[in-house]
Amino acid sequence: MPVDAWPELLRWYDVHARDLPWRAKPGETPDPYRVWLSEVMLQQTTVAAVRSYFARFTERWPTVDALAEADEGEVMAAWAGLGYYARARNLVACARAVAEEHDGIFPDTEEGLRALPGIGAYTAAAIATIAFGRRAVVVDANVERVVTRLFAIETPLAAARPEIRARTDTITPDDRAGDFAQAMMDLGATICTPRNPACAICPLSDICTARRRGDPEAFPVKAPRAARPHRHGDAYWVEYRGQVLLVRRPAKGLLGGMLALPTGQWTEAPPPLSGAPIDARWEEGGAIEHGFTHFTLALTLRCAEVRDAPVDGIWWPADRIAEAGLPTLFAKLAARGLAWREQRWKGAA
DNA sequence: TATACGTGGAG
DNA sequence: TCTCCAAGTAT
Repeated sequence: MPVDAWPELLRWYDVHARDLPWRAKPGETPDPYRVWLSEVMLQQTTVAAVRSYFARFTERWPTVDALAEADEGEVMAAWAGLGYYARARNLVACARAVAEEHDGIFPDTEEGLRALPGIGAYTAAAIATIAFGRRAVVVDANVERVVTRLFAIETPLAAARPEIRARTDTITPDDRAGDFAQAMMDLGATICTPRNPACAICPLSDICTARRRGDPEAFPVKAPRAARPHRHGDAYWVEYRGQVLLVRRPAKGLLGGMLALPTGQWTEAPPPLSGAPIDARWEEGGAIEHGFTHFTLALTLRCAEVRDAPVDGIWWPADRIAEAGLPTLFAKLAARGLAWREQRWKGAA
């Protein structure tokens, strides 16, 4: 067991803390709304990806009450491109719960926070300690990496979590617990990185077991991951008087609650024209590849212009499709649709 | 406990 | 090109 890690770590943090827009500067009081919003955005998402979204959200919805009153579809559209869209739905649900059940004041305990939509063990602990100064054991992927290295924990990750949590508890101080948590995460993000960790400049190198053993990259130990299956399918670009047919995807499941182009089934073998939303003479408008966490997808875009009364759905001006708030997969396809459209104009001229 | 759930950047 | 990975949560 290493000596206490926190004095060295906090000294390092005082000098090297990252300057992040959601972080209160020394002497400032943290805003729980901004802490919460940033923590949700940062779930499985890089700081670089979050920055612009955080700026737009706080500009447009400066308080939890403002967000609680927002139209859910507009929030989903504003989240488009950030991924894991259940977060956006839970964001609205959480804001409304805080506004309506807590008078617009975030609970200041882990237990109270944990009861809100989209707030799990990590986020509850992070908000409780960063926004409210409570001592909490904060364990994210950074902390898992730092702690498994510090103690050379050989157990593979899922099974190691109780031990990681217990070890983190032993090194978490009573004072400045929020700074300690953020310092651990900054350390993991900038020094104790997954590959090529910068042990030479690490404030904890003297007490790090993996460093002493010379194999920090061996931690954390992870189980081998299964191969991602590959799926195929069709998507449809239907135009009617300059407008494109969009659908709202079901609330749950992949890209749940997001606007999208109509699609057919996604299967292991390429299915010809499944799920066309309307009867039309389809022209091929190109294809895209897209990688999800658990499978890759090849979609072929089928394009047509219809002159009859259109089917029910959301008809969006084609030349303003970029403003619809499509998730990245469909934004890629929409770019192909616009190209198809341009090509037709040229052909007609 | 295991799986579903996005995306873009790094090496 | 391709694999890994990022301030996880819900079920």
